[in-house]
Amino acid sequence: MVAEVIVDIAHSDVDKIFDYACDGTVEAGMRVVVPFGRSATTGFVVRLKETSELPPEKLKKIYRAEEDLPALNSECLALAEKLKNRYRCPMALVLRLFLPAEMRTGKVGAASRNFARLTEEPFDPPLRAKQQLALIEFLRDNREADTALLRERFGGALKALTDKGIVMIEKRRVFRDPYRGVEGENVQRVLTPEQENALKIINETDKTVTLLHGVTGSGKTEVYLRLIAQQLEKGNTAIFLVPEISLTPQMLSQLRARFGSKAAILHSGLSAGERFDEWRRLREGSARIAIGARSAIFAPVENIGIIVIDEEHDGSYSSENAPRYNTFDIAYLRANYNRCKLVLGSATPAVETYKRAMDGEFELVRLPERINKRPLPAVQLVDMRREVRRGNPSPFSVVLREKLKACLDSGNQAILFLNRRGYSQTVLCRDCGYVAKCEHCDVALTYHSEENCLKCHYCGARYHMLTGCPSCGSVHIGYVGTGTQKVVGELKKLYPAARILRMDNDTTSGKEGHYKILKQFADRQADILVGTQMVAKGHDFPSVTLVGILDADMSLHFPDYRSGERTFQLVTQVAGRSGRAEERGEVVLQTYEPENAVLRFAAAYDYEGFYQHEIAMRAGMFPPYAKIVRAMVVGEDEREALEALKEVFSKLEAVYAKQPEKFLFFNKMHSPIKRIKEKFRYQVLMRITDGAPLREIYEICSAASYKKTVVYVEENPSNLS
DNA sequence: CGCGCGCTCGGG
DNA sequence: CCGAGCGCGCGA
Repeated sequence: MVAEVIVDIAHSDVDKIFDYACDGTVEAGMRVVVPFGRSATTGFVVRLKETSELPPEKLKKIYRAEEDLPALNSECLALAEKLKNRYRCPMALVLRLFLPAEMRTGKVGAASRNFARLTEEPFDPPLRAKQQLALIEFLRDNREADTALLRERFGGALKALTDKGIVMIEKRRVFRDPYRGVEGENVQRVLTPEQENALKIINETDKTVTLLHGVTGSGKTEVYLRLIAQQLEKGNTAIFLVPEISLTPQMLSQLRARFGSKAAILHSGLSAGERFDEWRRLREGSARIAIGARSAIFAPVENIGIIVIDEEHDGSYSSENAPRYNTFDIAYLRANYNRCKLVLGSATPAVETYKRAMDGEFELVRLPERINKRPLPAVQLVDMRREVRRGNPSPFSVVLREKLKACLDSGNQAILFLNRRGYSQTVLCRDCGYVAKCEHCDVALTYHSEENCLKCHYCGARYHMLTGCPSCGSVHIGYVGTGTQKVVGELKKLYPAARILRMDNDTTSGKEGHYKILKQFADRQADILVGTQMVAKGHDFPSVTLVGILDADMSLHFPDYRSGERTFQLVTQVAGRSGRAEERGEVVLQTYEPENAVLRFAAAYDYEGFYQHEIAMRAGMFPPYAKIVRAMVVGEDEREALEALKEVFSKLEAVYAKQPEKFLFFNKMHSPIKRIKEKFRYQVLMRITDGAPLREIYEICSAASYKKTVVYVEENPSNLS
């Protein structure tokens, strides 16, 4: 037999099929070790065939298979082929998506542990040692037990008994279980008629994709879990995707209680070994639901019965590095391959998604009311311009201060949200306007009062605080912007008795960092939580009755076609944090632009109105009517990067010249941030319509990589920096 | 990607 | 004339 092998080296030079001789034990999808060049490499068998085009003496033999079970099933192989063509990147890079990273580095293998069990051996003479008798008793009750546990409980008794032959020890493979000891109560809620209806429609529609549009607290999750349970009963598998941030401990225990070991939960908190074992449980079929963030869409499950993407609008579903895939696209391919349903859920769907539902391409189901008809919190828009005119320069309006006081007095908790993006504290010279910038990144530095230093939020570099202006020598150095630190400082002055927690990128170091802060807040160790975006997402704080959004406009004026959409989503999400228990919540939305349509729609929870407004604004210019495509040229050597830009631009220009009507915009320029981490950034920016030669654009860019310059394509990038 | 080959340039 | 350096092409 001959195996077609893709070597696991992500480089376009070796991105081709190599033929190897193999025996009958090798299967398609297996990872194998092969001789390559003058050394050995791992590779993937993508296909088996009888004969090779090459003369037999050129064929070398596969050394061995890495695993007995092929890492990739036939669906994954077919999918990989499609993705490679779609994104024009090396096949090895695509294949890697399908396995946990630790599997490739070879650092993790199957784990095993020793178990002790009683033998039939009679004990003679009768035992008198108390510990040994207790151990025997324990094994009679439990049949077998982990030797580590026995040693801990019964000390040397274990060794004594094994020496006598009364106890035998057996080594067995085990799966590392990351959720050992996680117990949750399985709350099987009775479905509301609306939820029943949603289930029915999703099951009966002949459309592959259903958008489940339900307000916060309308019980979308219960619908997903029912859909998944239905498929499990039929013997099928399921994939359940959530934004990484939503995999909270509560969520994990709920899933665990509902599905037990049938669920494999993949998240960033797992150790390498745990992740590997969860993956293997899915591959072997002992786990049949894959739950996780973006990358879980590549889970090695077969016979998929349903795929769910929760918080469909979330930005984390687009990959930030090559291949820059979009999770929906992959999910759609897998749903079609498996002939199963794909459910997208959101309280604030992406405008593009909603349009496809309106156009009839997707089924649309609404859950317009919260469970037990609890009202959504009332949102009050506050005009900050009037506050300034009234002589109130603080970040808090009079209304917010009053409500905050009332909230604290009644013993409830409050959350203050502030949009850090593009509005953190920056240092500038009041005389000449000099702004402190990072040496490597060409972005303004952010002032951190705790360490009294300046930091770059793109590369993390630290700088001494300025004592004078490096440009004009003036000592009038001032700050602009409001950061979380400043807000906390002001709050302490206003409410000296209140306990305040701060949550942002600086206070949430480490993977578990933000859970710690959220837990503290949930345990009522603080009265006010001040934070950035990250306070917005999916956590239940029953005692929170007030949410303040300090600077609602900041994200509105971000130079991005999606800024309206983002703002609507953000306001809705943050507002959803208020009043989750008995008391009705309140939201204070501070803005310098209270007449802004997006804010008005958000304050009224009017998604439909927002959508109509937004889609009218985008007509003929932006997604979903046009696609924004950016070819990024990034390189350390400015001259080389410019060279690459020139080449890419002229080739793309030729494509543009052939069909100019397909392009709404076409130009080359500096990227808005000219340099990040010592690398110069240029771009060719395009807005294209349906039928534009996207394939060719990818082709040109992937072919144009120089020694030290990379060229890549982004579609509808979420961030144009 | 990692390697060896061969071409080129500079030193002696 | 010879050795170091780099660009190129190969690997089955």
